[in-house]
Amino acid sequence: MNNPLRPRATGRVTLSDVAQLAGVSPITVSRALRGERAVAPDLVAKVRAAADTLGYVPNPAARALASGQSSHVAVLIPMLSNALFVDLLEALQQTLRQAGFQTLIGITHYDPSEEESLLREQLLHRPAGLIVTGLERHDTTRQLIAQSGVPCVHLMTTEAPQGAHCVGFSQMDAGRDMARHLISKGYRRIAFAAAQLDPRTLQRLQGWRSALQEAGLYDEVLEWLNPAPSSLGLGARMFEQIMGQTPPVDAIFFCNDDLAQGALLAAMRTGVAVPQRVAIAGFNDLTGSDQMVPPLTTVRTPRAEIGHAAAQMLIRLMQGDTVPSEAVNLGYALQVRQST
Amino acid sequence: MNNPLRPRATGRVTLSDVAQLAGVSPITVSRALRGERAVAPDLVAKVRAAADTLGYVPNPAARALASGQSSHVAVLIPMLSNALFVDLLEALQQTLRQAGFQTLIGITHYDPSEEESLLREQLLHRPAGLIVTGLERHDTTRQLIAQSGVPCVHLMTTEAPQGAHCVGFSQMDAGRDMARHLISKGYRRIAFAAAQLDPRTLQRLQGWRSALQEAGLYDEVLEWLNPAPSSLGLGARMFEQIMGQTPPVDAIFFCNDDLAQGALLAAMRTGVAVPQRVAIAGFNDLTGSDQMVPPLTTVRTPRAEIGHAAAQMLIRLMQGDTVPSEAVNLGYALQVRQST
DNA sequence: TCGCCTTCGGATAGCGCTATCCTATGAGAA
DNA sequence: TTCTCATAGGATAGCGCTATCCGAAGGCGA
Repeated sequence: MNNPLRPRATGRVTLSDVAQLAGVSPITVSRALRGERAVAPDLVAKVRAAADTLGYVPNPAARALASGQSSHVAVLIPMLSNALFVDLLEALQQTLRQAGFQTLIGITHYDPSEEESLLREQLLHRPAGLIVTGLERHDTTRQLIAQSGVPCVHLMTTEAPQGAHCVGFSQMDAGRDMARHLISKGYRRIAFAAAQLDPRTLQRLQGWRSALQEAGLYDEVLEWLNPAPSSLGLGARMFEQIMGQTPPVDAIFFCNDDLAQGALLAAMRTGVAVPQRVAIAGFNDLTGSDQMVPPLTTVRTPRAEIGHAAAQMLIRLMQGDTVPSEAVNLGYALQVRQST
Repeated sequence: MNNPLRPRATGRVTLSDVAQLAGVSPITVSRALRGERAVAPDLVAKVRAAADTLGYVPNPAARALASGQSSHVAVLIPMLSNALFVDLLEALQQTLRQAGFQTLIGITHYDPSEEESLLREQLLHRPAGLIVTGLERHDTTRQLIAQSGVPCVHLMTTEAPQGAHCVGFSQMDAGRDMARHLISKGYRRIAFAAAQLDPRTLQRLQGWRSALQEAGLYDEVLEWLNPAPSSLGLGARMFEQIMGQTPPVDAIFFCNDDLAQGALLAAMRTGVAVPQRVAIAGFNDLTGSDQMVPPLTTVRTPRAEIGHAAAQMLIRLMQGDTVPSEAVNLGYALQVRQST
């Protein structure tokens, strides 16, 4: 029995209370507040006023149960210890929150199986939207996303296959441009040093390779790929390894700034002059790269912009708008400092 | 009409499906799976088997609506650009996830008003639990927490008032111990440099003050407090300011490692010998502090342990266990390296 | 003027679960 | 034996919202 005079069991203001005060039916309140179907303007105003008077706030659980969709957006990112993803996440969260969505974060640790299990958990909660990093994942994960019907945006990539929504920049172009910069500075034996070896790293590797090949400088002994997680300490160790190589390299392009920062510190510790003896370049322009001695040449990547753009795109998808599925390319900028 | 033969409207397996297969009533399935009330062991087994056969997964929205409580835990932390909170968050999330809780993150940017508005939003979703950082907040925020009745654990502090649940360590003791270490090394004009000025920073300041006072070395001109956000760049600027002071200081205790790292880099840039000309100490033992030149003396704080312990405590509170509200003190460890 | 179609408010019926009350059963006390 | 009471399964009634169907009202062409 829905006796409208009965005090609410939970003590909270419900739709029915608003409806009663506004003198309309509950469904009209629902429609007026959501703007889901045409409601006469004067009724909308009356409903709004009643809702404000009572301090009505919708119950997300009830909404989710009735509509089969929550106000949650699941975000799957590799890790938070790379400042890159922190910036991305903050931007995402800020934009999504303004649109009334809650962000649920899953950290995959670069592990596709972990990603899939996180995704399964998240899908149980019927998120309204999904944001994932990159395009590379298990086939089963891809199928899960497709079958779920949940709108999905892919971050940090522009190489979109059929119908995927992507926001990012071309990792390959960025890798190639940094390599070209080093070549133009006169360096000839330019090493590429990477850790973590996620797909975006490998795309940068491709770019570096193509630039070196077109300049006739490519040599596979210049590739240093370490699957361990990226860190300052690893950067230092890789720097020492690479410097032990003969013939010596005259520049090192690290695939992430933390490696490059570690290398700069190791250079300082061991008395190697940068960039005279060896040039060092990084990627992402993380905090502190401008403070290093010497300041680090790197690639500034538009993390915050990518986060905002991806969130906005997802919001439109969740509203049911059709969004062209072309990749949104937000570019990057070479940040040349004194280390090269 | 709840015709049990009708295919489920949403295509999902529901409690009733399990109940039908197990030959019991839906409520028995609910109880058997939750263990909420005594159910005969053979029935529990039958229900479990039926649930497994059908691949049943509970609908969180329905559960939340019916029980008035979700499986979400809201976590409010100041920021993610400090690696400290990233470690904390990962530990929290890992432990909570294993217990079946989803983590909702709110970033307060050290702003009590922002914290309150985030909290209000989160409380609408009726989280099962709440984790907040520190104890200092608006009175209205404190009341919101108390009135909500949601179990709450406070991170990174041990100075618990009546009945609050805390996990952390004594910031004041840590500050005092680092100051004592510097004094024991023979430094006499020891500056304290802080940014952000959150309550935990100020507790460290208290500890530093008490150590200097007991050694007769305290002088208020040694306090450098900057409300700007902590960063490497700011550390470098503060270092240069402090080094311009006369009479000169012989040691600087920075309240966070990023400031100290920036100072070490600035020292290197300007040719100031560390620790000969000035000793530098930090706090938190963040990534890279061991890689600096010279390696940074700092305080290792048990972030991951605090995260796990806080999550476990909250889980027990959410299960309705009574947990002694004494603060859990996980200590810290002076990490003496070559910068002091 | 009639019929058809569009517009918009409402009644109804769930979404899938749990809180609550009720009842059958059997153990143990009087 | 009778009564009490603890135990455990079930029936019932929502939790607060939205999807869906219905129908009244009004516009408009023929």
